[in-house]
Parts: sequence; structure tokens; C-alpha cells
Amino acid sequence: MNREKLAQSLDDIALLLELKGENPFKTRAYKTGAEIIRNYDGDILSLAQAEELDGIKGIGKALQEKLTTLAQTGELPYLKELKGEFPPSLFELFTLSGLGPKKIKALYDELKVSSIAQLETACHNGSVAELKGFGSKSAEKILKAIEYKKSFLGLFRTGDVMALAQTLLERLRSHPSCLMAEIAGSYRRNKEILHDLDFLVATRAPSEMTDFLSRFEEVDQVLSCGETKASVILENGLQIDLRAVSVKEYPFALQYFSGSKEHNVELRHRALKQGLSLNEYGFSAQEAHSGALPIVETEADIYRALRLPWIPPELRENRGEYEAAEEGTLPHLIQLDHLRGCFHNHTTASDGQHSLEEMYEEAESLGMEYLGISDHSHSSFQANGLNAERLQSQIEEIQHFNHSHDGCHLFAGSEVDILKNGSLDYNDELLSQLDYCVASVHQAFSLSEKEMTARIIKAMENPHVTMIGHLTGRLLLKREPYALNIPKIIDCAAETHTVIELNCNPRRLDMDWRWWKTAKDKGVQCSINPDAHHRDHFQFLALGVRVARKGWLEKKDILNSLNLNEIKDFLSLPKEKRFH
DNA sequence: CTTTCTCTAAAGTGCACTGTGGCCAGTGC
Repeated sequence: MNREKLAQSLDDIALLLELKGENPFKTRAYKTGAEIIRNYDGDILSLAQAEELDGIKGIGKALQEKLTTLAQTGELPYLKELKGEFPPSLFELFTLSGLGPKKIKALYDELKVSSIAQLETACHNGSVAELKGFGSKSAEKILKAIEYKKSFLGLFRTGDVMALAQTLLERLRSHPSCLMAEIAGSYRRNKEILHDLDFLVATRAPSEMTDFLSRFEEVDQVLSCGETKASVILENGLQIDLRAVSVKEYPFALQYFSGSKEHNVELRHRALKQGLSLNEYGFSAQEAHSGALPIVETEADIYRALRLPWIPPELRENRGEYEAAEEGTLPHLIQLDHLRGCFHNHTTASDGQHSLEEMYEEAESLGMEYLGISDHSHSSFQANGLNAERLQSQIEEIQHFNHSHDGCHLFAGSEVDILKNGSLDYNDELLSQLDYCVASVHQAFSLSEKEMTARIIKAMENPHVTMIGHLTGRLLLKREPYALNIPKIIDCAAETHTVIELNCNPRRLDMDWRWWKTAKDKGVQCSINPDAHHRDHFQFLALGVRVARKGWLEKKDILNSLNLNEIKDFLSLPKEKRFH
């Protein structure tokens, strides 16, 4: 039993109560309880075991009893009983967007549908469309949602598996027979979505390494385990491939398995032009080639042999990196330690988990010079957005705070909603009192591309809008971006000197890395923002920097690489004077 | 189910969007 299992049990109860059509406030009490457990400062498990949960706001008598039972016995009869009322496969239906408890219950009660497979059949044979409350469009929409989900099968968000990837890498490196190890593949190229992790090790005892991997406790299934190669599937569904090679082959294998395929095709083509053949094991001479083969000890030696500088893995997509390498214009990519602060952070004033003071302390302990506070505006009702009055008093609070604290400087900002017609959620008078402002779309996602583009352009034209937050609203593997003409937006950002955010939330990573080089070439600045709702979320910045690097961004392109004085100067200028 | 300056009773995030079924219900933010 641990904190997460306690919280998960409450979430499970909430879901089951929803299915049963229980009082929505009761359901919400369990959901809220789960969040309180997750974010509680202190050893919540011990408190539950010792029956000392009294006084925690939101955990009343009923939740206390259930948490104590869970903590003491590891089980909860109440939850077991609830679960027994429905088939387990029914819960996968909740992962389809557009289906909630009411519809799932109707499908189950009327059609005996209890799995995605059954639902798909029921949509095809027309029985869903005949159901009361459903129609032909509903059936179509459900089929679309099933299709969408299927297309993500076996894919993972990089941010969700980074910690695991590093743990596994360290474990491989700790093996006495492991001389070198690296994660190659799309992980090394900083892709935002992965379908597997490709580990590469240099060793004199390859079969020891493949055997070692196949015995990892996280392994659910061993697909293959041979002399030099192993593939396993972990219990979370992620596939791990391991290649074990000699020290001599290692640089070639690292280059080869890092990809991308397109990048490697071009590299081999260039080798052939020099009379060399290149594969994952080494160089070999073509007939025309006379003289010794190049000496290769590192990956950089391979590029050097082909008269190129080493190309950083995140740029290897054959999207202009060879031309830049030849011209000597490869970027000096941004690094995490270049960041001096960040904008777009929430507090308990809206939907953040920590107070202003707590966020300040965390930023301070991370060595940030400044921290922008940007809580939601009042139209984001679901996020407890601030009305004009509350924002006004928050601005004053931040001013006082800065007077009484010497450390990290706080900037008073807002994540202000861009309303449907492109106007902002606060009037210009109030916005002008802020140090900065992030403007984001949180409602009416389904406008046409033309309307949505015009809406955001209108916001960028506002002199008080410093930057646009999570530009496309996408949620990786979950929700598509809304329709938007991004080249037009980038042009407008350049013209109006509006910064574009790179939102580092692992689920967003928005704007997409594929657009940043275009933006950079037009002189648009990027702000790498954690969108922190919890003090731990400052860790997202590391992921954001990976994506920024993939987008060719350098220190000079990143707004929050400026130091405090430079940022103050930047923000004090009228927008038209901000980019040069 | 929890909270509460109406505390053995009542109130508890609001709105836009979609599709269906007749001016509403469910979903998602």
C-alpha cells in the first residue's frame, strides 16, 4: 500500500458511483479526496494507519474510515463490492472521448455492451443508433473515437517514460560487464512520442547483458533473447530493445540506431560518394577507395570522416541539418542551465496546488532569478479563474511580496482566456497593470481554421499580450490540436512581437517542435514554460528544453534565458520595440 | 460525501457544444 494506491482506490470508487448514477456531490467528494491524498504534505499513509486523519479539509468521516481500512489491511470490502457489480472490461469505455458514465451505463444496461470490441460491433450493426438518446451521429462519433484510440495503441509520451528510461539505463550501466551504454532511437532524438526504447551497450560479454535485461523485474514478456539482441515488453506495455556490441562497433551502432532513417540514408549516400560503405558495424572500402579506413573511436569520428561536424542527435531528421553542417551554421542548442526563470505558473488562487509563497520557495531553491505568476482568468470557471477584483488584489499581494523578499523576483501576470471572438477576458485597463500576460484558448475549440486563426491573431494584436500559451491546445495521444493556420500565426507573432510559449507539460509540448525553426528564422521569441500547477512541475522544464533543442532553438531565441535585469527591460518596452 | 458566520439543513464550479428529440441531457473544459 502506498499513497498512490490510496488515491487510486478513491478514484475507482468515484468512477463506480458515477456509473451507478449516485449523487454527483458524493462522487465529487471521492474525486476531491483522491487529489487531497496525492498532494498532502506529509506521510498520509502513516496517518491513515494510525487513524489520525482528523482535521484534513475534504476528508470527512466516511473517507477517513475507508482510508484507514485500506492503510491497515490493504483492502477495502466496500470497493470490492462495488467492483463486483460491473464487468472489469467495462472501464475501458471511459477512455473513449465523448463517452461518460450515463452513456456507458445505457450501453451496458440496454445492449449488454461491456468492452470496446463489443461497442464497435454494436455501432456497426446499428443497435447503438436505435438506442434512446443515441442516433446515427452518435454511433459514428463513437467509431471515430475507437479509431483514434487504436491509432495510439502501443505509443507512449516521452515525458511519461523518461524517469523509467533513466532508471533502466543506470541499471544496465551498473552491470560489471557493461562498458558503455546509451538509449538510442527516437528517445535520443528527443521525439515527443515513442513506441519503444532502444538500448545499446558496449561489452565483451553480450549474452550476459541480454540475459540481464530479460530478468528485469519490470519485464512482463520476453519476445526474444539471443546472443546480442533482446526484446522485452514491460508490464506498462512499453517495448524495450537491447543491442549488445563490441567497443569497436559501438560508435557505429550508436549512430545507426539513433536514426532517423532519413538522416541515415543521407549519411550512407555521402559515405558512398567518398568510396566508403557505412553500416551499423563500421566502414568498409568500396573498390574505388584506396588507402586506410578512417579511425573511429567516437560517433563524432564518423561524421568527421565524412567531412562533417558532429550533428546533435535531436537534429537528425534530414530537415536541413546537413546543409547547416556544411555551411557551419549548426545551432548552439539551448541548455537547461541557460534558463533563469519562467512564466506561466499557477497558484491556489486558481487551480494550482501550492500557494504563492510555496511556489516562490520552490523556484528560489531551484536557483531561479524570477517567477511569473499567471493564474486563470474568470471565464475559466472550472479552474477557479480570478475575477477582476481578485486579480487586482493578487497584483498588490505580489508587489508587497517583492518588497519583503530578497530572493527570486515575482512578476504579476495572468493566463487570460482568449474568448470566442478573440477579445480577452479582462479589459485593457486591468491588463495594463500586469507585468506580463499569457493569452490562451480554453473554450470553444471547434471553430473553423479561419475563425480560430483570426481569433488568436486578434489576441496577439493586443498590446498587453506578451505571449500565447499552448498554441494549438493539443493533448498528446488524447486530443487533436484545434484547427489553426500556424504559418499565419507565426507571421503575426513576428509582426506584433508576440512571444510564443513552448508549454512543457508532458501532455502538451505545444507549440510542436516542427514549427520552431520557422518561427526562429522569422525572429519570433520562445518562452519555455512549465505551466506549473504543482511545485514539482518545474521539473517539466527539462523536457521542454529537449523539445526546444529539437526545434533548433538557441539561447538567443529563448525569452527566459534573459537574466532578471534584461527581462525587466524587455517587459518595460512597448511591444513594437521588443524583438530586434 | 463534506462543509458550514442559516451548522440535527442546505448547498455544493458554470458554460458551450453536440446530438437527439421535441425546447433537453450528457460531456468536457
